[in-house]
Amino acid sequence: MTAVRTHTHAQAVDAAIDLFTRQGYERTTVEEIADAARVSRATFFRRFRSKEDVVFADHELLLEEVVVMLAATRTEARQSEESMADVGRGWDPNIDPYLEVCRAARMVFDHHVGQRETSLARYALLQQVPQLRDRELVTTHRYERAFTHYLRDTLSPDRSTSTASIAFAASVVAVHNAILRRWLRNPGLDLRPDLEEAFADLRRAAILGSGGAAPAEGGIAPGRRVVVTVIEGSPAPDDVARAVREALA
Amino acid sequence: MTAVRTHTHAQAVDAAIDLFTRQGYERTTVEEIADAARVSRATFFRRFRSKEDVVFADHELLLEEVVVMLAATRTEARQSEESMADVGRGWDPNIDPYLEVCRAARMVFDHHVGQRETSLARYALLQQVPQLRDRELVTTHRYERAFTHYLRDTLSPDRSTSTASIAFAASVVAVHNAILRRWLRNPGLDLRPDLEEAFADLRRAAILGSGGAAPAEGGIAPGRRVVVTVIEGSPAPDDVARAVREALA
DNA sequence: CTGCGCGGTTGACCTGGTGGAACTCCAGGA
DNA sequence: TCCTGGAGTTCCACCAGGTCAACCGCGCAG
Repeated sequence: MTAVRTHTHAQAVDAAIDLFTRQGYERTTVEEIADAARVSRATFFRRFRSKEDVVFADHELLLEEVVVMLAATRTEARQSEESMADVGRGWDPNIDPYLEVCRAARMVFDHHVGQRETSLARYALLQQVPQLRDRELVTTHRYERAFTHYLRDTLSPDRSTSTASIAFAASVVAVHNAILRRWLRNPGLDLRPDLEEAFADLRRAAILGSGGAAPAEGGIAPGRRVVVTVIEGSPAPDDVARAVREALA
Repeated sequence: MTAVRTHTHAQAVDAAIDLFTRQGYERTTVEEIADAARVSRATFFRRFRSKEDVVFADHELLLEEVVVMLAATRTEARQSEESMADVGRGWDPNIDPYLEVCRAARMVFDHHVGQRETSLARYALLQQVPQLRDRELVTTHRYERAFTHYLRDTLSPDRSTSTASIAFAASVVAVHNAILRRWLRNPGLDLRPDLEEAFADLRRAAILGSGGAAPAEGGIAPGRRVVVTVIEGSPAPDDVARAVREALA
């Protein structure tokens, strides 16, 4: 339904972003965009629900991809075990939902990095137009919703899983956005590693935080010592840190 | 500057929300609101920047309160230690920034619960009008920003503190919103305890996740034993949990 | 009294967005 | 071949949110 839409679509998008950045968002009327894209004003509004929409045209597509991708991991999991009991909740110990969410977020990141030109142009535009920044928040939030729902439906239905899902989804989105913005400000850097590291941190925190009865990455990675140490008294934080680090070494 | 604004302010807000809920947001013109509030259309726009603003009038105030409150903890901390070296970063081991953020969020929660009528009316309205839901996202995000910046500026400037700040702020806001919505759907319940518990979980995860060099609640509360234990091999998660819990007892 | 600022008011104006009527192009069917 | 119906497009008129500039009344200080 929302495919690449012939040529006129991309044409309008390019024309719009170009005009917006050159002469400002407010000072560009829809009529100008329509003219530049060789269509009438009415047709423009038929294609894009609003003037803002044209800026975030591909975001919708991306979100759809993400949703499909997450759904796919569930159906795959269901297929891998033939004739599963509960079809409703695709709970599968072989899949770490936290990891899947991170994968999805990484996909979004890669998409933006891949579309370097477009992304940078849009970023420059957003810097100038608060109204569009607000609009972006809304689309961003859709990812968060998708993640939260995915986690809620996929995670083992323990107590207080809800809070964990919400927090994790929000964290992933927020961290992703922060790192993406860093890249947009400095597109020379390769921030994939940073993203990976940050996501690893989040997953670690999520698993630790889930109160002991955690599924962990495959149930406490086998072959790994779990280490704990005792210190009496009221030591300085650094002392604790050192002790733990040494113990883990 | 944005004080209670005589009577006309509240008058307009009440009139607006009343009209919106009774006859729908779209079908209510600004002129009607202005008439109901006995002012001219232009005056309405002078008071509220937009038609949407009137719905979220007090949100702005709340946000301001939150910001002030957070800033206050920093200056208090600074005052408590006379003649501090670095005035720029109010780093104070007696204050747990994570806890302060939770306190701020709790304040927001309490405010809504306190304004039962208003909050419920607005919630009913938001249920009907997607446009307003989007707008609320934007205001919500401001809290997140405030929290993130507060954490960034207050936390000990270790490596990767940035990610932790961002994730924690996002988590707190998301969880707060979720629980608040639960209350709005069911205002008979007392969800304060749930909120507290959820926040405690988040703080625990944040501290554990921050990789050992954690400031903990008040820099390892004095008089508290810090307990750590060693377990060899590859124990089941429950064993670890039990061991730690016993050690802490 | 005069000048001044300030909040309120007024009316004109711009533009995003909607909806309807007409027109074109194309496919299929008698 | 002509009619018909539907999809895509265009044009036009209209609504309503939001801005602008000029103006008004009022209190207040010199």
